[in-house]
Amino acid sequence: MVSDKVRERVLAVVERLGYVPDAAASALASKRTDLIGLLVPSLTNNVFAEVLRGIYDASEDTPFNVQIVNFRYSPLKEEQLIRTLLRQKPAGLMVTGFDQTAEARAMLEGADCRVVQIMDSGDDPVDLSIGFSHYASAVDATRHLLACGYRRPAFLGARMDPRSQRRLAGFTDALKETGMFDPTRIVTTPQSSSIGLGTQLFADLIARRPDTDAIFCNNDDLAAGVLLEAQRRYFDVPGKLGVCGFNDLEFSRHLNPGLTTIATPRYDVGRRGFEMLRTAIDTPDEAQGGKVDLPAQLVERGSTRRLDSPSA
Amino acid sequence: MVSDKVRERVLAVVERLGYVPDAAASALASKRTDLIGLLVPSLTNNVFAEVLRGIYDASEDTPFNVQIVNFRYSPLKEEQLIRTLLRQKPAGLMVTGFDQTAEARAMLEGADCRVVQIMDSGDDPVDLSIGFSHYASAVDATRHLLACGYRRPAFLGARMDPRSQRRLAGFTDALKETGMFDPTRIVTTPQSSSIGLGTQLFADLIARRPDTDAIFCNNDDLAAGVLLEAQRRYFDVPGKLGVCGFNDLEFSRHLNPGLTTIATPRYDVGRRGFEMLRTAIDTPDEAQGGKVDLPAQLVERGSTRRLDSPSA
DNA sequence: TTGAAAGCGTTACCAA
DNA sequence: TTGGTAACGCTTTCAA
Repeated sequence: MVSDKVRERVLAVVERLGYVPDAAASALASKRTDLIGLLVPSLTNNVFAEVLRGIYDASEDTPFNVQIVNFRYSPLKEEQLIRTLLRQKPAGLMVTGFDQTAEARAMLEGADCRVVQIMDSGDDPVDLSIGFSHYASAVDATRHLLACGYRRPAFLGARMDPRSQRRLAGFTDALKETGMFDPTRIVTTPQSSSIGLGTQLFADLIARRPDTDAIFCNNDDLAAGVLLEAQRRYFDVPGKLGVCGFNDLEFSRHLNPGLTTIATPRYDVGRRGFEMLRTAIDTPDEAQGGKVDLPAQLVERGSTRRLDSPSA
Repeated sequence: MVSDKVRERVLAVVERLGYVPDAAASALASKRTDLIGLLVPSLTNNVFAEVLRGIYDASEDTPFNVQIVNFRYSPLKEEQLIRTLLRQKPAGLMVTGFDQTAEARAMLEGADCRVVQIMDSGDDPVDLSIGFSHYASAVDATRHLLACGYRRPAFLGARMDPRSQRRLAGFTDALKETGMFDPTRIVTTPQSSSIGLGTQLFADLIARRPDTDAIFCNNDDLAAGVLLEAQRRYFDVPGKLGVCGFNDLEFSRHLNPGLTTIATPRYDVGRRGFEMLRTAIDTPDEAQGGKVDLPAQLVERGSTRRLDSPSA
């Protein structure tokens, strides 16, 4: 709304003085920011890399800036980080899962910005949500092992955050249905997941229950450890041991044999999660939330196979 | 500086009203923020996960908040993000490498906050720097292949950002020294690194130069692809083909055979980089920068071996 | 220890 | 179109 000559003159001075507008002053005066806060439990974890990719792709040409904060699977840290983010009056918040502390949940509900919960499926979102069912996916994976003819499946889990717990519940329930549940084949640890941990847990399990004929792993890292250690021990996979992972990370298809796993829609969660949030921010009138459930697909690869005669 | 009774009364009201201090107003009034901006080229890349772990460990009990932004290997995006970060008047900035655009470099030099450049070693840091030499590490890796007796080594590289270019230069120079340089054994692509890409590039290379007897890969992802594909093709690794990676990611030690690679000090870069920055912020009087070069170690595993009789 | 008041650098609004 | 002037919600300083 200024004449060209004035604009030119101003721009010249801006250049000469190296002027940069002050974000704090701008935020204070306008009562708005371009900040989208993103809370993730881990960045070491390959799982979130894809989610981030989706978010970046979606946010590329928007006026928003995504600020990632990592609460390292600590609910208290998460609570504290939500508080810090809220001080900045973000335009929106993306949080991982449904398992915040009561205090954190209250802050999210009271926040005067839109909130989207990602990576899980829950009954009662704070506002928006997009994710997939860890429980149902684990049921699918377990039923697949049974359909292949494996009869003594085990569960390997690390860290056991709430989503991992739901996967274990899915495994357990699917087995109980058929009367094949054996709690002594469940191995979990609070340590954080890694390939190395997978090899260890596998060694422990096999030493203790050598007749185990299938393993559902909490995630692909663990499963890769199992597969690689099985290879070193000349185990016949999938003939004598079926292995199924969770997530479908990039390496999973390249292992020998390829890893059967649950392909979780991480990219879409990130991309569509951001888009939902953006839409909600842009149309504040329609204040109602929205809950999106994405499918997670079982991908059958060489680490499981229909056995001709069940090993039972 | 208030009496207990007043403090109590205030805190009660704070609680009742759900008061949260406004970060923008605070920043504006105090002319300070608790923000440390961290610019990384990728988060998909496992490489930065360790750096982040180091930074988080170092920042845990400090008043600072680390804000990660991802410029996706785009120097222009990096420049733009530096500008956005600077608007926020950060307490400090951590940037990846030495290869910013001239404009970006100028902004960093003009910034009225401390800056640390991480992950590389360069002559002329903006302020602080901590990293390791990609060139020297690649020379080490290449010499190791030669010392093993491999005589026709190839280079596989993806994305080829500036640090990858320096690795290629190290490879090239180490070979030229011994008169063994063969440019037709260099395969690079602008695509981003992945295990799948490693298998592809390996297939291309072997089809074109079947007598190749060693491969130095730009990073462990590519190397893992080579190893896994070599396994499928029943290549004798390390007997007929030596493979060396770069970075020493977690999976590398667990592959069969284990991957010989350069262990880069990523955790330390993150941890010490943050500490250097913090120290510099706290003692503004000593305005001089500091340059730290960390060693990167060759880790010999099963994918290379001293050959009894060189294959030449 | 408390209270009052003057900025901080923008945005938003109104009058010219 | 332009210029002027209140906010915005803190921190800082100074006086009481």
